[in-house]
Amino acid sequence: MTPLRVHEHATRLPTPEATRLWLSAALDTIDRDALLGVCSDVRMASAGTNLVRQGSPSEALHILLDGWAARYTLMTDGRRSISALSVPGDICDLDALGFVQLDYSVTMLSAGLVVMLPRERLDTLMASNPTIAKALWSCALTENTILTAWAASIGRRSAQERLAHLLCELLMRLAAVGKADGYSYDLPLTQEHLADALGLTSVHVNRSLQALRSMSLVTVQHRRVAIHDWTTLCKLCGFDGGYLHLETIDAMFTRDLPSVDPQAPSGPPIFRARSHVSRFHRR
Amino acid sequence: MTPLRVHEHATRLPTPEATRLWLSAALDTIDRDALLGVCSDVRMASAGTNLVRQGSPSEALHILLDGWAARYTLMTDGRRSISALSVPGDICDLDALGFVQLDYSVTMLSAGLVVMLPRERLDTLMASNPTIAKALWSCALTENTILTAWAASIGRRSAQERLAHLLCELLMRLAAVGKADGYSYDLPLTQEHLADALGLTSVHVNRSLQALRSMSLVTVQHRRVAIHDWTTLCKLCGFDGGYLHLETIDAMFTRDLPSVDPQAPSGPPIFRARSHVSRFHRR
DNA sequence: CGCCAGATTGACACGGCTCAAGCGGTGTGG
DNA sequence: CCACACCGCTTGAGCCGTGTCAATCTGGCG
Repeated sequence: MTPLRVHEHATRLPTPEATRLWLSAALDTIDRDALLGVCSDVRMASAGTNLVRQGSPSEALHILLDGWAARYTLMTDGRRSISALSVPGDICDLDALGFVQLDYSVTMLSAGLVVMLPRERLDTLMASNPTIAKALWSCALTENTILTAWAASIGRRSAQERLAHLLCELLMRLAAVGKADGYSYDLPLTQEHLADALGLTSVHVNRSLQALRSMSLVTVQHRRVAIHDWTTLCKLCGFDGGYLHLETIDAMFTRDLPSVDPQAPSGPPIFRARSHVSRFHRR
Repeated sequence: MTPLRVHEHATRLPTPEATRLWLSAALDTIDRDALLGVCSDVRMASAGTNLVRQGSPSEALHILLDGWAARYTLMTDGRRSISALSVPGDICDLDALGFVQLDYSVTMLSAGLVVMLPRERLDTLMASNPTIAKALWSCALTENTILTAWAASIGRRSAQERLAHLLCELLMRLAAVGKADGYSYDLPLTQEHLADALGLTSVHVNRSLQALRSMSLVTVQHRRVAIHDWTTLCKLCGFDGGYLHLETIDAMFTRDLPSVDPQAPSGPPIFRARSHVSRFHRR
């Protein structure tokens, strides 16, 4: 990683418009400055750099200002599971706020810009600045929520549905930080990365991608995603972006991107029925 | 749910020994009293009661003092995914701290005791009491960590491994709150519940359970789990309880329960090799 | 031009799902 | 106290989605 002086990149630091970190929604200029005040460092990191290493102590949180990162766990026999993808504005390793040793690694998927916030300083800032504390809470809870959706997807959806769901989620998150280009965006993941994120093999990711393409729903090629039929894609996988808690920009989306309302589904679900669908809870 | 006066159950409220909520590790008597001070209610809930309903507004957090609860999401076509199991001491719906509407429901799996903490009051308490704020942070982060492991399990482990892993996790969590009986514990889940938690069908859960039993590793019968060979069970599924962050009682476990050290695996892993094991990240 | 990582394809195996029947407890009403 | 009903557990047979293995293709880069 190339260390840089903070001020050299001051102009590239997050602003509500350019890089909307989950945090920023609630932060005004004063709070934002306070947050920047505790940054120890801004670094340019190239693809493949490890920001955090599973099991090694870590003294600071990393916030992505630009580029992509992946949080992953290696199991003892070498299987890999990617538990989160970070896009600009995301905190890569929130757990570092409470734990010195993390049980995952974080690696850059593309070149990017990273700020580091030393745990200690952030801690004291949170104690004195309730707005920032709240913003961080909202990050933590949203992460939880995303993780929950992630697990549900892996556990209960078919390969195609999982892929579609991930592509939908990423579009919304990227649009929220101004990194989407209409219904298209850059996705610097190999099919193997996608496989590890979705609990599939890369071979099957490839085939599922082709299936989605043959339905004229999405094209994923040359590290770029183009969604051709958002509505159908959302229906196919039962996507509803509510869990992302992008309230502040929801208005924008309900205008631009047709959202699927889970409470009042329009027409019959197009999922194939499965017998292991659990009965609802009585009472 | 039967509403009760708080004081009627004062003696049954959490103490470090009896019911160790994730919180309690760090809390002294004063902080604990402060926390109890903001409780609005203690209720006896019977199995099947919904504490929280997906999509409905919720004004208070629920902490389980006794019994079991499950957090689950229903997908539009009726598939169900259980994203967390709560045991005594756990907060069932942490998200309620930040969001008014949750994207999951919480249901009691057994009869139990539940305390309710109104969001507002807890909010102000956290602002004034940093110890409690920290304790809640540690809850939130640990949840994240558990969710991550959950997803990795579903995505990358076989049915047997998943089951084994869950049973191991539950033993450690229950032991931490004094609800385990050596290597045995009560587990008020049907096989269908287990299936929804593990991303399987109940039929396959049944068969996997039999497989584990035939290896003399665990018996799960009549809502009771008995682990016969902890060491082998841990090795079978690559379980390492570090992610549960039960530091304070780890000492106890390293004495009683042989823990599997992931850094220095003893002997070759007994997993069947799989070709989709991802290459480690270079650099 | 040659190399290499990643994408693609094909043939095949298998884990886990589906469907369906039967079993055993337990609670309830006659 | 029995009969019935219901729920959850068990078992079997067959199928299909996804993994496995391995070869080939492609595009970017030195």
